[in-house]
Amino acid sequence: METICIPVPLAAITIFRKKILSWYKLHKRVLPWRDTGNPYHVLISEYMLQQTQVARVMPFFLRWIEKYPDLTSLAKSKQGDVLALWNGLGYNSRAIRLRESAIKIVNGHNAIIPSDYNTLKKLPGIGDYMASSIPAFAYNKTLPVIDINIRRVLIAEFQLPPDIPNESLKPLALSCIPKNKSAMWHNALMDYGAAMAMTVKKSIPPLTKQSRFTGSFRQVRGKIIKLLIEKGKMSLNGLQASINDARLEKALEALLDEKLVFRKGTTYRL
DNA sequence: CTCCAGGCTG
DNA sequence: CAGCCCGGAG
Repeated sequence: METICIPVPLAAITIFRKKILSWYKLHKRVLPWRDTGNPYHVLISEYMLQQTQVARVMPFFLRWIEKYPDLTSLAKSKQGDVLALWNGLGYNSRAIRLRESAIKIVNGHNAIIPSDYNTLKKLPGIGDYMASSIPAFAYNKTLPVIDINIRRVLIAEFQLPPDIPNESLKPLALSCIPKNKSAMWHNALMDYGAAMAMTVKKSIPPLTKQSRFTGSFRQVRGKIIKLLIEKGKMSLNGLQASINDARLEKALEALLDEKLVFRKGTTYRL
């Protein structure tokens, strides 16, 4: 794995740490999944926070831990109930994958959320970011966590090219982590990054671009899920009457393929 | 229009 | 690699 070597003087890192930590002392966000010492809370929040702002996640998270207070209760849940509770957050596949992960962790890991990158990476819906963030936030493990916030903070602080790959950022990110303070440090970086001026954010765009939502295929999918939650189950005719869109049947087919929706005789349900 | 504690599939 | 997955706020 080839990575660009970034020469950064130790003194610069010391200054950087002080800047971030003193800022954090004044502007720390109080979030319900922080400092609870509960890895399950971290797991739930990280799934919910994928491409979704903190403010939007908050009420969903609180509702979630009320209904599914621990991993075991989630592992015993019905998929339809999980989708209904998730509805409104977006990217419904995350809910399916979260539930699948809960089942796998209960059955294969004694209901203990794994603390190492490689084990986590194998779970559905957990990629490079989450395989790092869970060890860091839930177990205070020292490893680089790079989301869009931290990425921008590092690029801005050390004057790096805006399109630098995350892999090239990792050695620097690792060397910045204060000893035994991984969880706090990454929380601080994220709060700092989230608070950065929009002009700075726009000057360091994400590595990938989102496709439009309005008029998109997935907008139709979202409507189908919402209707099935409301009505319990619906026929194709019923769906067509409620959703006047030429792409309805194809959207339904895709949802069936992904097992977000099931066909029961002549009706569809979650 | 763009943003967001990303990840999966082809 | 590109394209796709949801949805509300700025």
